[in-house]
Amino acid sequence: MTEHSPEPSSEPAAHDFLKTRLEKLHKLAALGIDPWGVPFRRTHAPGEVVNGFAALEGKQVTVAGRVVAWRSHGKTVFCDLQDASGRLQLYLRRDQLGEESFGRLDLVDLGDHLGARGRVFRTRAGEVTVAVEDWTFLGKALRPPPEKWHGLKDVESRYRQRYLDLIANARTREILRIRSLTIRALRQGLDERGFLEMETPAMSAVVGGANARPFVTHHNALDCDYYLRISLELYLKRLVVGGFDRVYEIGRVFRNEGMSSRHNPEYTLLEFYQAYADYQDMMALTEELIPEVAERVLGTTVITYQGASINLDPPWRRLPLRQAVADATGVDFLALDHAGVHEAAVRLGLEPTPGTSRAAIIDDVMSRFVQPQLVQPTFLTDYPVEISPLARRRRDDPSLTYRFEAFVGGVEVANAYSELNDPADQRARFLEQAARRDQGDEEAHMMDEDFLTALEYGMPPTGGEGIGVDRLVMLLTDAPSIREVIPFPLLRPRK
RNA sequence: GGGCCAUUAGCUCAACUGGUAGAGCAUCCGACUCUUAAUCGGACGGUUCGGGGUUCGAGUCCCUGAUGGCCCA
Repeated sequence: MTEHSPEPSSEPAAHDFLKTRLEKLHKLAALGIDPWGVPFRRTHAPGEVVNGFAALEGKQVTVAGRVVAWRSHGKTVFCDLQDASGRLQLYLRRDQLGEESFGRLDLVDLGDHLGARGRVFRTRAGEVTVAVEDWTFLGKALRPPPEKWHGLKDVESRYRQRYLDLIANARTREILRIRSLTIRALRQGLDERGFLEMETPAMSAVVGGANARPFVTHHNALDCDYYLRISLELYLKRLVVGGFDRVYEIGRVFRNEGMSSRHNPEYTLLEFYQAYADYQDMMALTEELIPEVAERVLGTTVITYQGASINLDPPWRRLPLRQAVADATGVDFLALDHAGVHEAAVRLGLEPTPGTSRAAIIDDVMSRFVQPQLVQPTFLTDYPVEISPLARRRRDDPSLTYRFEAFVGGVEVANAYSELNDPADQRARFLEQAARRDQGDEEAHMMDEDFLTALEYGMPPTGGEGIGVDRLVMLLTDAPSIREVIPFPLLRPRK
């Protein structure tokens, strides 16, 4: 057993703390005690004992957890066990445990996992506590946990060694818990509305559905390059063509682009598609679903994000993109031609690179001057067709589309449209994108012949939407950075 | 990709204009039968992120590299 024990692998010449902990490990072996634990059945998690005290007082419980605090008083010891459910105090007395069992406590270190059986009571100070009658090792810690009071603050360590962050910081535990509940609530909301969850390829020879550079990988047996998906859209719409009239997927997408407090190269996207619906229906669904999720996860539809109080209740504000940009800048960009747009953007202090399209510049202006002001939930509608190659054209103005983006707390959380189901128009849009690719725009869409073929078999009018799950979690947890809500955000490898 | 900032003991942080690297927690030894950031006494612990330079002398100044954070593109 012990010869399989992890030796101080990465560390130079075992630190003192490592050495003394290894010595304790060897002492345990000499006593015939397995420091890695025996089959153990707990009756309660630490938090359950604390929360269920009224019913448990005076009763026997068997608990387990990590030792996170140790207060020794000679012939008694108080120690705190912690797991994700909470923290529970143990009270260990020599006269209760006996000489031998109490003596073995010398071999316990902060960070160890212990199991204990005893009676639940409340101390004079009011702390719910288990008076231990018997205890056992469940897993030795060879390294010390982070500092008990200040915790682990170093941002890099928190991300690289998230397990330490989780041990030390309750806030991190709470954020990741809310992330899980959020995904569950989204799934629940869509399931209840008759959507079917589907799984589409994460690797394929052609990717699309977004303006982004994909990651490339290689399949050896087929000797063929594949891309990692950048969205879920084109496959989900194929499923709609196939007759599934309400589908969704919650999945990881990968975008080979810059990183920021709002962008991680891999992130979680929810997309859903509803046949015989349009973007208006998607708006209605969004302003219903998001508050519903908040209610399920947080118990309220009023949240605080970065100091601002935000009411998620419907109806959300609706505003054409054109008007929003004009209000914010005093310039009616949509009335200008390419040169005029460029000139106006420059006057506002932007520096559009020469190849940038008219609509892309306007989108830029929007991100810079409009988006930060969209704190209360807002739908910006009617996006230009050039930056919406998969959206249906407006009948009253073919240069615009039936599309919206939803913003909350200045963060873009959703993007939706009435889906383009005219294969000829779709082909024209792809060709236009292909021309941009030829001009060196690596983020332009790829021609997807099979998707066009699918449309040629007939897709019903469909409303579709994507929601950035990580950004939604940011809002619900008041997290300033996407890295806070991703368990293991991408970092440069440590050499 | 550019600018700014950070990197000191296991963790959290100090160290004035360049002059002997410190504290708290953790660890180890000792005391203590209701403590809870337990307390009290003692001890151990450093490649000051790496490399180069200036200087009698560098954690501190200069150059360079690494990693991270924030802002910008």
